[in-house]
This record gives sequence, structure tokens and C-alpha cells, in this order.
Amino acid sequence: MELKQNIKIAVDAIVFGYADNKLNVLLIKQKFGELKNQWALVGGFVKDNETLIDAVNRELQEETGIKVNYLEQLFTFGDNVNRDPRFRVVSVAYFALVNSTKLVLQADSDAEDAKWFSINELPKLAFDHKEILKTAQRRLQSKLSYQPIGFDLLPKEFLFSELENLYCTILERKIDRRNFRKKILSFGIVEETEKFGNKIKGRPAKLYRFNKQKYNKLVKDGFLFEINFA
Amino acid sequence: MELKQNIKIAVDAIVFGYADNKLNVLLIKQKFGELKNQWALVGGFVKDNETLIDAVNRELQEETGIKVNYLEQLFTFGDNVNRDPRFRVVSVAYFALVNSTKLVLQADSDAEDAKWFSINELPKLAFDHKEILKTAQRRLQSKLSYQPIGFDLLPKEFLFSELENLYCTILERKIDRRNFRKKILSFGIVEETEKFGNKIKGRPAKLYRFNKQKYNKLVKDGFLFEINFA
DNA sequence: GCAAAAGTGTTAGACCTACACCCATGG
DNA sequence: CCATGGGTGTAGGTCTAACACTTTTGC
Repeated sequence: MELKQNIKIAVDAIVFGYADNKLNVLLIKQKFGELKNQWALVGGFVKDNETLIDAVNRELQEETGIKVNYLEQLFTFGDNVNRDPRFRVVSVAYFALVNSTKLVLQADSDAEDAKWFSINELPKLAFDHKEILKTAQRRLQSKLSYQPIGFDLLPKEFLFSELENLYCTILERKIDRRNFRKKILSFGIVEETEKFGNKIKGRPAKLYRFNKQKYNKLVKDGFLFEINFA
Repeated sequence: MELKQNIKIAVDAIVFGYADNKLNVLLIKQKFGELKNQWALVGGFVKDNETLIDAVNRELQEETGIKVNYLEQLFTFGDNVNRDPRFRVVSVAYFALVNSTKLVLQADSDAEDAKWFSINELPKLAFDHKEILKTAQRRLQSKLSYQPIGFDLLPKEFLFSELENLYCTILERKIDRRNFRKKILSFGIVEETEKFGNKIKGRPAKLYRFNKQKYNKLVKDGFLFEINFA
């Protein structure tokens, strides 16, 4: 069976960050090609001897120097045959979360610039990256309700109000503060620390920590994380 | 940017069927290649001007002549660089459901033979197809609880006991008959017909029908299908 | 003492779970 | 009349949803 196939495989990463009550996405400005100066998702072509995951991590490293907290395969975009004007590309998109948008971004060799954009103030994007981003946002919204991935968007120690705001912001709706806290604490996977956050106004707030070990142990015994509010 | 990439893209389909209280998978026996006579998932290489979905449908047509009820992208397997002994292949796996395993299978040009196998009595599979199948089975199990995909495995009109058995079989646990029926009927998306199934023993059982239009309408208003039993 | 955000309980209703008997038919 | 599978209701407990005031701090 002779096989003449001329399709290229790329990976793209949708990197979400959370800061100042906003959900942000990491984009890079392209340095080369017809699409020079357009904003795009982090990504690039897969090397012959490289796994898909390795390719994503390499691109993240090369283009932004960032280290993500959570990474999972999102979807493979390959139904638009003319997606890339240069040649046919099938792109395996990955979904990533990092804690704190404040980390230093280093625009490295392949990207002219790397920057965080609020999900509500996106620039024009290259290729079909807008569609990919929408898919990622929906995945984030749905996963937030049944997996403890919100913690991957926060620093190790966080205020309860930050967690609460994160849920409100990403799910785009209001949540009852008391019920939310009760539910989260009832799981026993979020622990109070001795420390306090440095807020300027109002009563000082305790810092909390997500206990991942405990979560994993509970999961083995059939525990299901679930947050659903009216 | 010169690009020398030598990776091929394939699609594979995991086709589930349900008959005689058993969950079945459609496999084909390979006609050519080093893996001749091994059983494998339906699948093949993507053509240059063909979308991924079109490629899956074409392979399904060519290899089995089957028409599926439900088709969605499952996962892209590309982290095992030596997956296929011939050359590096990245495979986009699709997840498909058909109603009634009794439909006629025609082993066509590319496959020596196409056959249904019970998920519990699988032969040795080619490549990493066993792993793909496991992933598909987990997806089926989890989707069954929050999307009405069980109906895609049944004929248009079905007995309540068939639906019930389908859930028990796929989820591999017992379900309370009364609670199950109550829950399903409470959604208002399954309707009683005037007809009766032709059972041999016992009291005649009414046939029911899934009303997809109604389901879609309800979903727009925020309805969530969910079946969770202890 | 006032503004700002943190922290905290209760109650009514909805939903889930567990459970067993009668019904309609064919042989 | 008996064997077989179909069809049905209720009560107790659990979980959810709705709701507002007090506390601690900085200014």
C-alpha cells in the first residue's frame, strides 16, 4: 500500500490564566509567514519523533517560557481543509491552565510577542483560532462543574472570595456565597491555612489551600466533585 | 519555513451496537499488510482533500456498509511514536453508535471480513486498538449518564425493559426498575406508542419512542438530561 | 463610626432511594 | 393455573435553595 498523503500535523495550546477577576488567554504575535503580526494561539508543527504532548510542551517553552499546571487534549481540528492558507493542516488542540497571570512571559525565538488577553477583549485571531478558543472556553466552563480544575488557575494559597469569583467569572453567573462555601468545604479537600491575605479593605481573609492528595484519595473511593448552583 | 514532516494521519471508528442484552463492537479483519488477518477497528488514512469526518464515513462505508446514528470525535492517539510498525501514524478516533446489531454487514473491498464482537469477548487487536477501545467504552459509560445517547443504540421503537437493560449492561450495575422508569418518563422525552412488542412470555409490553425534537427544544431552555442511580 | 469585605445557620421544599405486590398474557 | 415479565406508589431521608445579619479591619 503506497501512501501519498500531504497533510501536516500541528499542535495548538489554549492557555487560560486568571487574574484580577478576569479570565485571560495567552496569545502570541507571529514572527514569520503570511500571517506575520497576527495574533494566534501558541502552537506549531509536530516533529517526526516527538509525541503530541512533547510538541505542545516544547512550543509552550519556546514561545512563552511558561509552565502550565494542567494540560489535556481538547479536540482535533481538521475538517476545514483550507484552515491554513499554506497547506492542509490538522491541528490537535490542547487545553492548559496556569496559576496567576502575573508570571513573566518571555517572547522567545518563534514569537515576536506573547501577551495575555482578557477573553472578552480578544484581537483578531489567525486561522480558525477563534473557533478553537470558543471550544476551549466551553470545555473550561463544563469541567469547572465536575472537576477541581479551578484550583489550577489560582495560586497555591488563595482567598475563598477569589475561588468564588473565579466560578462566577468563568460560568458567567451569580453564585450564593454561603452555599458555595458550604459545598466546597463539605468535600474536605480545601483546607484553611494560618495565614491571611493582604487585602486593603474590609475584614482580613484567611488563605486556603487545595489538598490534591486528599482529593485523589477520595476519588479512588468513588468521590465525585460537583458544583451545581441555580 | 520549510517543513519536512513525515507523519501520516488516519481515522479510526469505534462502532458500538447493542443486541441481545450485549454491548458489541464492530471489527474488521485486515486484508493487506503485515497485519493481515488481525482484527482491527474500522479505519484508514485521510485523503488530502477530505475532512476527517468524511474520511470516517467513507471508511465505514467502504469497510462495512454501515450507517451510524451517532458520531463524535473521541480522542487523537499520537503519543506512541511506534504505534504502527510501518511508519508514524497519528490517529483521530471517532466514537459511533448504531441501532440494532442485526443490520447487514457487507465486507467490502478493504476488509476481508467485518464482524460484531461482544465487548467481553474481544479477539487480539492490531496496533493500539485495545487502548482506543477502552477509552471509547469509558466515554460511552460516562456519556450515557448525561446525554440521551442510549436511544441511538436502540431501534426507533423499543421496550422500556430494553432501555433499562441497556443501561445496566453498559454501566455494569443494577438499576431500580421503578425509579429508572419514573426518572426517564419525568423528562417527557420518551413517549408511549399504541403498539406492543412481540414478546413470547409474560404480559405484553408497550413500545416507546424517543422524541428528539422535544429533547432539543427542552435543551434550549436549559434542560439537563441526567441519570444517576446508586 | 463608617465603609468594605469576611464569615456564618436555618428552614422549606425538591429530589432520591428503597422497597413489594398485582396485572396481563401464553402455554 | 402457573410461569413470566410488565406495570405501578409511598414514605423517610438527604440534599438544595433561598435568604440577612454580625464581625473585623482601615480610614
